[in-house]
Amino acid sequence: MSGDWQPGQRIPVEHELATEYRCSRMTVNKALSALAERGMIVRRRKAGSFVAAQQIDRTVMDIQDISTEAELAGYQHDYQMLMRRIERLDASDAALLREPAGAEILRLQCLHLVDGKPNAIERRIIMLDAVPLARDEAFASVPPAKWLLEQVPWSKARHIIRAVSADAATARLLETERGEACLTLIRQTWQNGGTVTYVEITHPGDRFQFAGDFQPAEKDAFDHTTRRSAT
Amino acid sequence: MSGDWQPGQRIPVEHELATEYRCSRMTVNKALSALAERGMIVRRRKAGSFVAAQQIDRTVMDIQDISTEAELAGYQHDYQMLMRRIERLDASDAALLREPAGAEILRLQCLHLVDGKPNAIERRIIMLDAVPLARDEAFASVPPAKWLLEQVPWSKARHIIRAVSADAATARLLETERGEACLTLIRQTWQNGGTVTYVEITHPGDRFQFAGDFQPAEKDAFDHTTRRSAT
DNA sequence: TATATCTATTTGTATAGACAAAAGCGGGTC
DNA sequence: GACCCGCTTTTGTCTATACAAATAGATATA
Repeated sequence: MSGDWQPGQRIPVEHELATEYRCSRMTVNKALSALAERGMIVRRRKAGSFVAAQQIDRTVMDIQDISTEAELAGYQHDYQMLMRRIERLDASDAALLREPAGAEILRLQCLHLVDGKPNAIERRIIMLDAVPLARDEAFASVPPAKWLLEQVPWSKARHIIRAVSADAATARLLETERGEACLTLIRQTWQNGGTVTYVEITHPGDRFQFAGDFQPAEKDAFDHTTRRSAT
Repeated sequence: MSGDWQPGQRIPVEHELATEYRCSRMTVNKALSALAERGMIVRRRKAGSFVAAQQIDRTVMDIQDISTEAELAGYQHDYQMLMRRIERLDASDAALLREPAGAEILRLQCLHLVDGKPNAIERRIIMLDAVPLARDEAFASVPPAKWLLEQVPWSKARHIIRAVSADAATARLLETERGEACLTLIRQTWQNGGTVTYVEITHPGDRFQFAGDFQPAEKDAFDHTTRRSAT
């Protein structure tokens, strides 16, 4: 516990730390790289390593496919295809996805049931350019998430979690009240810079939540107490 | 692209991969360790490395302190202390926190304003055993999250994100409608196995969301296409 | 059969050395 | 001033080697 590190403060160079702690530079490098990956320090060649300015609380959330999740919890998962339509991307969706309007898409809507009870509505857009095989796929037995997973690897994903009030259609499908608080997970996945799919999954708020853990894992590298945000 | 990996399938041992790809075992080890850290494979000494069973979509969410978040976005942050009371942990909260009932706690409730508008209600429990200094702190100028951060390092955190409908009191404070969908972030932090603090932060759903990114970063180690869940 | 012990395999981690890549810095030129 | 060039520092990464730690599987023992 040799004290706190102020944001922006420079950390001694690897070589110095190595001699100070009687270990090889590789070992120091590994430790500092781990800290950098966690966002606690920032490293720049020639400039050096610095305590990160915004000390952020990085939480790892395990966000799963509904069917997998149900399976793991030992529940039965089922789903119904409510809509399946080939369209062209309209202006508003194009802006949302940041893809050119007019691109051919497959628009899906389906209802997921866990243990026989409605658990989520999935509204999905699949870019047919990126996944041409989807054009002829009915998704009769395999849910779209699973099917896509087997067809297309993705290289980047972005998630957004929102609270929304159930509109009339959503409430009816999820067998809940209109205006009920729902948790919507929005996920967009990319491959080679192009969108593969965009999906909004809406869960009834009283039957769903997201959980995530964080532990530093690094064994207090170099005996310093590192600061963290948001307690 | 030598094909997919089936969950549970065994990966050749480091030594074999090293000779196959003409690199040192250290390099292989680093690559596989990175995959293991991402949860894509599971490694066990003597047994070997295996493709992870539940292929989970790990998303890193940066969950920040409200005041920090507002600052970063260039907004003005303010807050009002609504309640500050020393109590003893009752049975229901004890069960929630998994701490023994009767422990002395400081219960806080405050309202956060961003750019003058109500943005969140913070309901917090601070364990006075873990943070004795909190007993005499009025939190007049420094918000509890920031103050705690400076006082107590934590070693483990758990987050839960839920959608809830605003009750009458919440709606009034957040200047929104009763029943409005809200996003609640629950965070519990520990130090040495004991709870430091437990907090519920409720945001109006129309003014808040959580976002998280994921990219594999590993440059497709060993030319295999790894599977990932939930597209 | 159940249990303890040994052994070989596999991962985990540390080390010293080497070179590559990025980038800050200064000096020179215009 | 701006711009270019090369020097040097610092991080990034790989290699070969070595040993430690865990443990699956085989063997011995009760």
